[in-house]
Amino acid sequence: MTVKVRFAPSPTGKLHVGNIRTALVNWLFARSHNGVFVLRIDDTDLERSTKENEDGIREDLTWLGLNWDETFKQSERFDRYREAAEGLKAKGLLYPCYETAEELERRKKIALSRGKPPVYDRAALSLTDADRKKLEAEGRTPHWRFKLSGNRAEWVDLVRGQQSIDTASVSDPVLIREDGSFLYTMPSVVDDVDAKITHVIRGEDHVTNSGAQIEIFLALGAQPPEMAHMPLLIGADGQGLSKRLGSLSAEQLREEGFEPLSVLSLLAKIGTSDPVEARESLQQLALEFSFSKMGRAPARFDEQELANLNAHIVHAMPFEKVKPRLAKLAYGDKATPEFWDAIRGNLKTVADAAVWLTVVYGGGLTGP
RNA sequence: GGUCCCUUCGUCUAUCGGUUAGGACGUCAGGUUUUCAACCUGAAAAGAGGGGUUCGACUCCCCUAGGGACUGCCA
Repeated sequence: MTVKVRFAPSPTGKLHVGNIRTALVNWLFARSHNGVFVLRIDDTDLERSTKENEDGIREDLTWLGLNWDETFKQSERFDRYREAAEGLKAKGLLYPCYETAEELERRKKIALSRGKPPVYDRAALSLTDADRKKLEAEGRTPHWRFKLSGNRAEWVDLVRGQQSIDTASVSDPVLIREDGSFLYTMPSVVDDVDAKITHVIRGEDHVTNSGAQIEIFLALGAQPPEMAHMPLLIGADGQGLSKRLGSLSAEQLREEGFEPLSVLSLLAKIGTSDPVEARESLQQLALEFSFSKMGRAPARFDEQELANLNAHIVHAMPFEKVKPRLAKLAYGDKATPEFWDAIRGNLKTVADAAVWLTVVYGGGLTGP
């Protein structure tokens, strides 16, 4: 069976280092198995998704060299999701709930203050037809929850090993909002089934989701794909990445002059048993890729380490390769192989060469 | 509050009960180099804490501490 994976970012923001790592690992896994890499745009949240972000994601992936074989958007497939939802309703696995967000919030706080797990109590399950009619007559429209089995969802995770999620300790996930729009949970499964995705590779923030989604796969009559949940990235200070690294976007890295391969090498190697070293190509990284090398502890992303790798790559770069790029810099057309050899050892990025070019040719040495 | 995961040099890690605890990056010192980078040689540098189990524990078990994640009508 051909390996087929997908990278499914939501265009509600820019691609940041965490996303890039997920995209990269999916890409590496696909390429190392002669598989197919799908780019899926998860834009079920029409409010927050923008065309700019979507274009940005494609642009960033292209800059990094993470080319995709197929691509589609979830917003093009709402009919298909509705169909799947009807199927679940018919099986009694998708049920209407009428609590308001405020009510749910209040109940959660009460449960928490009593030291109880804030799990949805399934009150809506015991509503009669008459109850529902009455609520709807009051002007309430339902949101729909998937009825979890209450059993343990189990799978052998490619990086975490044997996994077991107790679905009784998780709230029945809302699949359809009050306004009728879909949350990502079910569309993602429907897409994975339809696209025949063989491996779902994502961050470990999704493990609990996977428990629920495995049940949705089964409910849809499909075999769940293989799962791989990677440890998340943390900052150089050892704290969670969200705030600090969340701002470290691909766009920003590109503007700061980092080579795609230094970003890629670092993200492919941290948290693995391979030495963190720059690699000359994405193909080489694919050759060396294996889930068995991946650890289970959070991986530390250090910008200083990225700078070091980048400097290494720049220092090793032959003139022929940088010549066209130098040409775009101030006085870059005056650069010669000798000049490049003389300065490259001092550079952090290729763009830094502009400073030297300006000093040498731009009048820095031609004073009175 | 609950659930799950994690904890070896500064960093990423190896070790699947017995090792001088190994490697890589970084750091430092020499060498080479007109200089810098690169390269070569060398050095410093680690098992979170406490209990067990065992002839023997970094490795297995428990507790504590610390870190990460989830617990959304976000993805």
